[in-house]
Amino acid sequence: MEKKYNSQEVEGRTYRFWEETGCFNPDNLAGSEPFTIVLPPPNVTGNLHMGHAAMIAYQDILIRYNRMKGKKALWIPGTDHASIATSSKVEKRIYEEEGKTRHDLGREEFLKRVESFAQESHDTIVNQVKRMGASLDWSREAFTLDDKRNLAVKTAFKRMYEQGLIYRGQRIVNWDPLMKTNVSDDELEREERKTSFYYLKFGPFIIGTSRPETKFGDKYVVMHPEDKRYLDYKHGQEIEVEWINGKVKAIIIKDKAVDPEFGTGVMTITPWHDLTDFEIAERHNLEKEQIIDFDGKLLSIAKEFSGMEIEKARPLIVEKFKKKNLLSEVDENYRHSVAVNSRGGGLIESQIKEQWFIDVNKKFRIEKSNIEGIKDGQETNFKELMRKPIETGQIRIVPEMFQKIYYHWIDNLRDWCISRQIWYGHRIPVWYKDEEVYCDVEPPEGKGWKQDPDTLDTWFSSGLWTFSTLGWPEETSELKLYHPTSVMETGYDIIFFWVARMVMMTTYHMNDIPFENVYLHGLVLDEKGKKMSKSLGNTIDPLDMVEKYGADATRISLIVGATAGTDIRLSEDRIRGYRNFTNKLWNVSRFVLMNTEDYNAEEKLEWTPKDREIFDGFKKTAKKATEQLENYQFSHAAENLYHYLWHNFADKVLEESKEVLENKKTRKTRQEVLLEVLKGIIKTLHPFIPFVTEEIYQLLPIKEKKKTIMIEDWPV
RNA sequence: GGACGGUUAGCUCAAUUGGCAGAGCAUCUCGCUUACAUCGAGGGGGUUGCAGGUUCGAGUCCUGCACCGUCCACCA
Repeated sequence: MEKKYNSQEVEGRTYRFWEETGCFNPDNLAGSEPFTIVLPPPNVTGNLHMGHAAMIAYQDILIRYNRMKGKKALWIPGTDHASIATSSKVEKRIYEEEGKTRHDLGREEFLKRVESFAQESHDTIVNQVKRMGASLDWSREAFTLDDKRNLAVKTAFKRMYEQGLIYRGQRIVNWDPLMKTNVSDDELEREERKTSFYYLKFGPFIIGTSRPETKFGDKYVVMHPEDKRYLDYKHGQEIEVEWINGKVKAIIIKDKAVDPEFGTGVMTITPWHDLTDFEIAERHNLEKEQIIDFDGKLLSIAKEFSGMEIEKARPLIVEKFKKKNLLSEVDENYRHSVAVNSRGGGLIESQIKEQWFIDVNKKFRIEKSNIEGIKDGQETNFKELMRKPIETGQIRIVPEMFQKIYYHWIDNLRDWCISRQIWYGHRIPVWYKDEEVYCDVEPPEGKGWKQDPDTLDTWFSSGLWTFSTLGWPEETSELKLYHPTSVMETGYDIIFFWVARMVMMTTYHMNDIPFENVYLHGLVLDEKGKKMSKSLGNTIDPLDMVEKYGADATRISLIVGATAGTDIRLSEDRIRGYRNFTNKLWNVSRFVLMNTEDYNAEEKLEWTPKDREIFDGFKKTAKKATEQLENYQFSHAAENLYHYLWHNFADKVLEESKEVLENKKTRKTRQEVLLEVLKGIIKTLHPFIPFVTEEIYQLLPIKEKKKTIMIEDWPV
C-alpha cells in the first residue's frame, strides 16, 4: 500500500475500471426493484460549475447507496440544449468576434455555429461529470434535442394541440428587443431602478408616468369609478385636450384597476405596451396602438422622434412636453422595478404579438389516471394536475417548506407562453398554407406549406424529461420498469421552471407522476455568501479542486453542512480540510493492513467482549447513517461517519488496539474485528467518497470479495 | 405590498417529540511516540438577535419588535 494516497492517479484509473465493470448499467445488476434518478441535464453552455458538482454528489450518493442496497439503480445522464441561454451565448460571441448578428448569418449558418458550440460544451461537460465520479449509465445518455427527444416533443405538442390545450393567440408578451424574442413570465428578473417620474397636464387632469415616450397615442384617460375627486366626469365622456402633437380627443374610462392612492389617481393608458393597460382596454373594448417597434425604436406615431431608441428619445420628449407647458412636475427619486430577460438579454418591453400558449385553466377529460385524487375519466385541468400529487402526498417534497411556494405559484399562474423567436431549439410542428393550419410530427404533403418559424421554450422539452429519456412515445419496457422515477434531485431555484412543468407534462401524457420524491438542494455560494459568478471573479472551478485535492474531497466538502433547501458556503480551505479526511481514512487503512499481514481468514475464533463492543460501536453508527440517508440527510450522515472514523475508530479503537495486537492471545480476533469494521466503514463511506474507498477495498485481505465495492452489500 | 426562511463560540453550522448548548475550521499550550505533522494530547472561547409570556424546565412553544436573506406581485 502506497504511503501517500495519490488521488489524481487513483481517480483516473478507477473511473475507467468502473465503466468496464458495467455496474453503472442496471441491466447488469442482480436486483429486481428499480431505483431511478434522471440527472437534471446541464446546459450545453460551456462548463460545469460548483452547483453541478454538488448536484452530482447528492445524486451519486443516492444511486450508490441504493445500488449497494441491491436495487436496480439507474441514473440517466443527459444534457440540455437550453435554447435561449445557448443561443444568447453564441450570439454574443459572434457579435464580439465578427460584429455580426444572427440575422446577418441567417438561420442555417447560425444553427451550424450553435451546434458546434453545443457539441464542444457537451464533450467538456461529460468529461467533467466523469471526473466527479458520477456512476451514470452512459449507455442511456440523452440530449434534449436529439432525434428521440425531438419525436417526444413533437408528439407531446400534437396531442396537446389537438385537445385544444395549446393555442395560438394575440396576447401581450414579454418582448426582449435585444435578443428579439419573447420570454416567459418565469424568465423575467426584476431590477429596482431609480428613475424620474413625470407629472403631465392632460387637459383638466394631471397624469403620472415614468414612460413619457409611450404617451404619443394616448386617447383614454382612466380613473377609479369611486374616486370622489373625479365624480363630475362620466364614463365614456369625451374631452378635447392639448397634447404632445396637438389637439386630441380623449375618452374618460372608469376602471377599478386604477389605484386612487397612487399619483393623482388618473392615468392614460398604453394597451400595446403594458399588461394592466391591455387588460383595461380589453374590458372596455378600446383601441390598441403600437408605439415602439420590436427593435425597441419609436414608430412613426412619434413624429420627429420616430426611429429613435427609447433611451435617447426620452429626454428630448420630456423637453418637448416642457416647451408646450404640459410638464407639471418631476419626481427625480422615483423607485420602481423593471423587468429584464434573465437569460442574458435586455430590458423587457411588453408587446402584443401572436404567440403559442398552453392553457392552464382549460378543462379536459383524463382517460386513465394513476394520480391519487384524480379518477379515470375525470374532468380536470393543468393547474389541478400540478397541485393534486403534492396535496395527496403522492409526491413528497423535501424540504416541506417549498410546498407552499409551489402552491402559491400555481395559484398565480397564467397561460404558459411556449413560443420563442429564436432559432436554436425544437421548431414548432405546425405548418401554414393560406388559411389552413396543419399540426403533426411529420410535415404535410404537397406544396406551399410553410412551417412556423418559432421554436419552443426549452422547458417544454425539459418537462418531458423523466419519460422521454426512457423512450416515450414508444411503450418501452424501460418505461414500465423505471417510471415513475424515485427521486428528482434538483435546485430550489428551478422548482417552477422545471419541477412543476414535469408534474404537468407527465400527469397529462403518462397519466402518472414523474417522480415520488423531490429533494431540493440549495445554491453553492462563495465564502462570503455571495453567488459565484464569472463577473465577480469569485468562482471556484470544480475541476481545479479535483486536481488539487481529489474528487472525493471536493464532493464531501459540498455535502457536509448542506441541508435541504439551504445554501452552502464554499471555500478552498473547506475542501482542503476534507482532503485531510480522505488522507486520514487512507492512513487508518494502512495501519489496519500493516497489522493484518499475517491474518488468516480461514481461522474462526471467538471475539472478546471488547472486540464485540468495538464492532457494535460501528454498527450503531452505520445504522444511524442509514436512517439519515433514508431521510435525505446527507450532511448528517457524512458528518456522523466522519466523526466515527476519526474520533472513535482512529483515536480510540486503533490506539487501544496497538497494545492488544502485541499480545498473541488477543491479536487474531482483534485483527478480524479491525478488518471487519474497516470494511464496514469504507462501504458506508463509499457513496460519499467513492474513489478512495474503492482503492482501499481492492487492497483488503478478505474473502468473498466482489469485483467492485459498488456492488457490495450495504452493511445494515 | 404579500409570503417564506434565518439570527446559537471569532467563522461555517448542528441540537430528534421542550430535558445538562455541541461539532468542524480558526486560535493558544505541549508533542516529529515506526498509520497519519494533511498528525496527536490538552486548553480557552456562549446572557442562543431584542422584549415579554406559557412551563418544574425554553435554542426549541406563544406574542411583539429589530436586522439579514429569498421568492412572489400589473401601481401607471
